Amino acid sequence: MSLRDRKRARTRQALIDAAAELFARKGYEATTIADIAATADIGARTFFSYFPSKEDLLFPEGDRRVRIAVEAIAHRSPDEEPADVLLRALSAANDDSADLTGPLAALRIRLTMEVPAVRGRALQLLWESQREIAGHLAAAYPDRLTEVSAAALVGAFVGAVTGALATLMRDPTRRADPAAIRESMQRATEIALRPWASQKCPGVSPHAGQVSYSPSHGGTKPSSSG
Amino acid sequence: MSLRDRKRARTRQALIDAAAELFARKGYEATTIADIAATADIGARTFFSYFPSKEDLLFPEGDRRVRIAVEAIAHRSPDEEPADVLLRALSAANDDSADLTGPLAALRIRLTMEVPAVRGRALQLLWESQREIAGHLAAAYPDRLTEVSAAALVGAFVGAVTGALATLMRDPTRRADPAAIRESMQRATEIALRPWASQKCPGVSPHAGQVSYSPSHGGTKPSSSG
DNA sequence: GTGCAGATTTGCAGTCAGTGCACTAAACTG
DNA sequence: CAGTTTAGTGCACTGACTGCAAATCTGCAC
Repeated sequence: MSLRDRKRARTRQALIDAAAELFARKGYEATTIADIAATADIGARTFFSYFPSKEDLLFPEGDRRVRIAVEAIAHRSPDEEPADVLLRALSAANDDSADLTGPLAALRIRLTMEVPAVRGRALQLLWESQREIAGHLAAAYPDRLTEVSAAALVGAFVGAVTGALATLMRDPTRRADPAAIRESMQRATEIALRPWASQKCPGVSPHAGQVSYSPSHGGTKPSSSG
Repeated sequence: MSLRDRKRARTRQALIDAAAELFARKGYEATTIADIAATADIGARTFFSYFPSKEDLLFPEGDRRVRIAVEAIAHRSPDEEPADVLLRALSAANDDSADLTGPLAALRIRLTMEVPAVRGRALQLLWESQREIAGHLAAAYPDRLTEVSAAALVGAFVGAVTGALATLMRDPTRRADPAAIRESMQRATEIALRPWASQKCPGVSPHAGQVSYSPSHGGTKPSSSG
């Protein structure tokens, strides 16, 4: 790694750290790009040679998980079912905790829930990920999936899991509970893929044998939506 | 309806028409809000008392479909399965063609595919719709669904259908074919909900009895994703 | 019709994200 | 060291969007 590359990586990280600190202290919208650049000690104009927008700063390595999933699809075994491959690919992407650590982790989750602009960017990235994964899955099973049915399959899975997780994250008492998160993902997976998958999701919950989506614990009373 | 309301509705429509014409002629990004306001013959500042942003102009009545779906959930019959209610609700919302007609219809679809800012807004609206519908569905079945499992169910369905439709829309030869659209929706519905639903989607395709998501016609070869 | 209250329209000035351009400075190559 | 490439920066600009305050219009009561 050349000096140039090292410097660049250092500046990039300085921007992320500066932004994390400012977002946490002043809030996302009250923090300007000029603020971030000044804190990281670079010119404001230079910010845009590191990140295309303020939102993208919150999702560095946004394509890392997609790369992992695509790789997992490529390494399928010959007799694996499409849904099983998808399950394995997305589990692998999810187990990669590279973007779940660091000063941005909790901040990203909070801002994604609270700030519309951030949520919009997150949804866009998710959408593009879905598209790419569906394309690779369809290519992997040319005689079993069309592009459309692959997109439906991936959409069902991703939609179920993100819907479940986003709802769970709104519950202050369970949002930080790894067991609750794992169980929700497991249930969402069953809802979306169970009839098609032959193997279980890694980290299976105690309710593995239960097919119904009836609640097994007293969930919080629905408050409709605010 | 008072004079005031009539005037306001007229101005609102004039803005939509002006924007549709300008977007079609000059493109979305090349059209400024000042352009739109000038064409509709109002002050630029006034634009923002009609629409909160340029993107929202493309989605007037964005909550209409949600209202229809929520109403359908409210009018469930006592013995209806949750998935059946969801299916009926979303079919009803989809059959409502109020926002599928007018000068904005085709334009909205094209711009949603082509312009990132528009796609971002569309995804946000979709996300909020999902949330609201899931909340009502969970409230309708307090002892069978938690908020989380309802969100997973809705997410699976919406994710499958939007994934399928978005992919279909990228195929120039089939994007305008109502039969292809209906079939894709039917297949996506089966992938997402089949094990849970007891009744079929209205407007069922000829393949109703077929469970596999294997292609029945030679789909276009996947080109991965650009 | 007169007049008041509330809503609408509008201009103005300002903030902020983001871009194109031209120029300087630094790092790599031989 | 000389030449090439790439990064950093200031400047001027566009365009979305906001707050404010003045002007205008509508609804309604009298």
